Amino acid sequence: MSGTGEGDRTAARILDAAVDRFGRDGFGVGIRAIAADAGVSPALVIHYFGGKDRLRAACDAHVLAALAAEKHRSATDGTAAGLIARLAEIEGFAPMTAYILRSLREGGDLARAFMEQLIADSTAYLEAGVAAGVIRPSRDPVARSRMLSYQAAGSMVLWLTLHPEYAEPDAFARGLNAFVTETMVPMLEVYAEGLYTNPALLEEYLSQLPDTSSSSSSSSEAES
Amino acid sequence: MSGTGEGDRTAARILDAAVDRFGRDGFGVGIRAIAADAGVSPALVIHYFGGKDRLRAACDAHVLAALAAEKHRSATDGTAAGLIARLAEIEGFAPMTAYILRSLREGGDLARAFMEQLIADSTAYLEAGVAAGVIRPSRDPVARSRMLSYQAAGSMVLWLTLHPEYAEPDAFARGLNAFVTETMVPMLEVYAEGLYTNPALLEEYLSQLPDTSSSSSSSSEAES
DNA sequence: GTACCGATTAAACGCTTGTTTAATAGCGGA
DNA sequence: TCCGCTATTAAACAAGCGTTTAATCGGTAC
Repeated sequence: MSGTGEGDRTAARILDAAVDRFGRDGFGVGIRAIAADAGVSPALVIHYFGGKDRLRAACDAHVLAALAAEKHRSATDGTAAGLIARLAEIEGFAPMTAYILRSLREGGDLARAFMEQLIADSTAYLEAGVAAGVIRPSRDPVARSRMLSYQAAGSMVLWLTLHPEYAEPDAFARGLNAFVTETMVPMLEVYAEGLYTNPALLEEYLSQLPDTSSSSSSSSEAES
Repeated sequence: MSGTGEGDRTAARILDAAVDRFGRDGFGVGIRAIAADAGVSPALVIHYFGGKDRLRAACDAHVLAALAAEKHRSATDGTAAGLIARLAEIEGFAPMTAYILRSLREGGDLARAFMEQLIADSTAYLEAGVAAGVIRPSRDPVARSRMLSYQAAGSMVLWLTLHPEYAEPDAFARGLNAFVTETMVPMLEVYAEGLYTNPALLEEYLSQLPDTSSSSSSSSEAES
């Protein structure tokens, strides 16, 4: 019968090595390096996964599945840095976290899927905050959570890109901690008190737009 | 005498081709592609610049010099998207803009220099806004402008990474326009009205920090 | 005239890349 | 015992990489 043979464990080891290497060195890394990490020959990598492109696709699927499984374990707090930091602290999740961050830098399907999920979580989190009375309601809640998600994830990725001393997956926890320490106070300040003294600036901008009634979430839905 | 010979114009053509190719395809692109774009042989590229690494360093210096020259022409508005969008619209600056964005994605010295400059501009701009009474004062103005610069640049870079249909330098203007259109309203909303209903959240966080008096800008100055 | 010099290139070198080919070893079933 | 299947690999392949070597032009100075 098709019982789990010896090769399945080897394939899993190759997949783990691929996620780790891709996350550390980017998707330009060679198959030979991945094979060496997994303790197998380069040919075996291709034998199991069919090629480099399909190996990356398998990594995408693997990380995405692990992400979905982790999501069931505990509710997210809706922020990108919070989610990433929590993932990085989970035993054995650091390589996957690095893989996600690498995908956000180089682009690809996993990055888009991750952002969509982050935006969805953030939307639900903010909505709950609005219902609880701690978050201000928005004229366009989805657009706001999109913007906040892009800002949170983008600033974190950019900060880590410019601070390569935190590149190793072991240093992620420290790097994210440093990033949060550096940005938390001004972020809370802006979110708690605003940035402009005159709220009328927003109204002015809105009044000069062509139409403000039916363009609620058209821009975010028209891009898929 | 050492008048500008024929080779200087050729070297400039190679440099322009390198900036364009690096910006379009990333720093992994081959020297042969750059040489073909410039209409010369690969060996001539190395003859003039000494190797791929030094060619990229020359590109960095070239873009940085052009950026400094452009800075003298008109004052910036202090925002990342505003600066990039204005650069992209200048005749012939689109390839350099792409080069900057590519550097922000892959890291390197130019990316760090660009962010430092952006933060400096943003700090001055916000300070002027505070003096004029339209921007709220901050407990740590530099940290706030750092955070806002990272959020603005990071969200833009991430958005463009996930929307590869705007990858060509010709499409930059449209892409940045789409990004601004998508994020401007919720951004103004948060900046004008805040995100939290209760400003005391910030005070609570500040009071639980070890010390809030002398840690003003230590984190941002300790990283150079 | 000829010796030199910068511009330029074709060709090759050594290396790495992703992938293929062919082979070896081990094991379960007929 | 032989067949077939899976796991696995060494070796080769073709292509691409950055770079080097050696050569060819076209001036310009002496």
